[in-house]
Amino acid sequence: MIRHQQRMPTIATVAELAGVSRQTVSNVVRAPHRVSPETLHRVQEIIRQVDYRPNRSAIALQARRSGLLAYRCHRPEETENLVLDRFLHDLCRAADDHDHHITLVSPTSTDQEVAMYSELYRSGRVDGFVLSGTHRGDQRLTSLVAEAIPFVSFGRNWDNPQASTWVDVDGASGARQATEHFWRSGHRRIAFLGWPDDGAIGADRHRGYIDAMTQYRLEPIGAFCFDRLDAGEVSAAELLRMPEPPTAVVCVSDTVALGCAWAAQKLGLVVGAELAIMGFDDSALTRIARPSLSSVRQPTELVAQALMDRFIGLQPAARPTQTLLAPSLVHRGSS
Amino acid sequence: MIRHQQRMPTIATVAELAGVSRQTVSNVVRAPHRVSPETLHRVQEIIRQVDYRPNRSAIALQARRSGLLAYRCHRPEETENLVLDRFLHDLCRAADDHDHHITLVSPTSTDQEVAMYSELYRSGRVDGFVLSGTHRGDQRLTSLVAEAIPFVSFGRNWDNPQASTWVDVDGASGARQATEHFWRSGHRRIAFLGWPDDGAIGADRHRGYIDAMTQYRLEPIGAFCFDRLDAGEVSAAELLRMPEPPTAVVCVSDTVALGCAWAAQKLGLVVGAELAIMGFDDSALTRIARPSLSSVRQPTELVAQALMDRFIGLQPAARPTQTLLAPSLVHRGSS
DNA sequence: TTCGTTGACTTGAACGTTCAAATCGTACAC
DNA sequence: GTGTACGATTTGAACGTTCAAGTCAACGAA
Repeated sequence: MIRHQQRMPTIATVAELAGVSRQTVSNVVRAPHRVSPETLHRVQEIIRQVDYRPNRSAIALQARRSGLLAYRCHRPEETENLVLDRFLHDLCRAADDHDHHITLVSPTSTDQEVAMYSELYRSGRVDGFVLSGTHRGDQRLTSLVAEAIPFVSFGRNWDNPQASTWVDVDGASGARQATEHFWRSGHRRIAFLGWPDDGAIGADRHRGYIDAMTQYRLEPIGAFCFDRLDAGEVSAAELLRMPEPPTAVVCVSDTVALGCAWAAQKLGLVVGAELAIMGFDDSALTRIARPSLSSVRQPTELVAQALMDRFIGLQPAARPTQTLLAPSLVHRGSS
Repeated sequence: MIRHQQRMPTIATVAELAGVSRQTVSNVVRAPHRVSPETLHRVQEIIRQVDYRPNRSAIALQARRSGLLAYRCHRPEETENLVLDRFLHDLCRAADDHDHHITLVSPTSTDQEVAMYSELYRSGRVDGFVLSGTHRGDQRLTSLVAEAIPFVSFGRNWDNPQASTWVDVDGASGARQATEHFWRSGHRRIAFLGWPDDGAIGADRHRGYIDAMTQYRLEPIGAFCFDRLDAGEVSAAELLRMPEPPTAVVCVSDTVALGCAWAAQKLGLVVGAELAIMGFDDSALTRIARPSLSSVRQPTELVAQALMDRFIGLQPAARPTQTLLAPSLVHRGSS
């Protein structure tokens, strides 16, 4: 194996050229106030000339911190990845803002994932982890907590909320906002097209819908299906063929919302005018539908920033923190 | 800032417990053949007991190699990201196989991107770069070559093919295969729905179609539009309303292919039976269309593996290598 | 004068690993 | 018996940084 990296200037190079000690150069870079003005200027000039950059590996070794967080690269087949795509991008930005970087892993199983995490952490390659897509019975959460490995998650710790630090989006709030919006637009037969109860994300969103309907003293109308276009289309068709069909549908995802739009069009309904539809996640799918779908948008940028803040602030002894962020409605043609 | 990482066992810990020197422990891990069987066994036992893992930062410092490659996290809005998603995943896997990791950056401009690359490389944070989505006049290629920074790219060096190491997919071959497939299925009026000539990817794919049509002595039929669903639909409608409309369409992307399918359906044509359509990239869009779209699939896994192989093999003095991989057809309902 | 304080800077050690050279038996050929 | 070659292991230095403790001169107060 060949060494690519040619010899770079080190702190010693700069020190010699400037006629000062290594420590003074270090101070110029990290604590300029400790250095006299003229020395400061002289050293900075040399640094500029030789284009010196502190070596990250050496810093990492000395500080016992790599400035790296690992994140699991989601499989391209997963349905949720359209939100996670955006999240990953925002996470990189947020990490950058904190002088950190995100490094990817792609384990083939949950067991391997947990083993990888332990390995990565114990070898000092990363300082900790960012998880996403947490679920009930998530092995990763329990393992990382048990091994006292630092991590934060986008998504609740469903089994034991207090046990770890997380940031999540309030799905109930999103569904409630959508329902309220329809109510204020004059709709009175508002349906919910959801996932079969998983006790987690889907149930959370459903609850927001139920809350709003209860508040307005309206009768809930629900249908439930898996997160696939065809399944959404079938379930939506059932809703729309009821004796008194809904005039608005709050959907648990953009996928089933698009299926719903197709079902409506097949039945000759004009989406937007005759049937209002609200998707969830504001994914690329919203722009595939015509008219384009309104959707509940998760503030992934805020989530990413909050996660990085929380991670930097993590302290071994302190109690974990939990954060819920509210989503917002993005209005398009379908509502 | 708090140190998360508790004190881990080091090579010195193991050495002391096993009653040998540090170097012997190092040899046990990296060159077991140099150690006598009984010592080997004793040291390995201790390593297992204390769960020792070599510290990556120390190794990186000593070896002047971080084992990290940087990759630009694509913006979620970009149209091409559906292929790149798959590629990123494959790249992680390939990196893993070579005991490397991928770390992400998300610059806001090309200038910043190039500056970041220089910074990351000179500070020893990464060993090099993987680029994707190269194009004519790509500033990144020229800069990295000029600064002698190691990198490989998924996508040709369009301006100066010999100047850098890359792996790309033979778009011409893909379009040719699609055209040949239609010809063998009995089609004689085969159209191409492409992008306005960009001198690069789109032109490459178009060339493959032209080659095949020339070989079969058929008259090329072409329409060109931007990579958007609505644009594809409009252009496809023009093709289909011709006096002697095509019976098969080779598309430059899944996006325009889906637009084409919509146009066909609006005109009452049964996609698959009355009009055959071939997309390009085998993205998630293919499964949104009904019937689902046949598509030319880029072998991203092979690309990723080839890129990692090439990167590991990069040598400062050696001449860069270029690799073209052939895509393959994925047959679904639309053909 | 003496002594403590302060500011600017230097020195030696440490972080955890590997490289290169040295040491020490032990076996083998002559 | 002597040289020597080899295998197993150890030692000291190096990678590039920062920390903790030091030096040294200048200054002000007692």
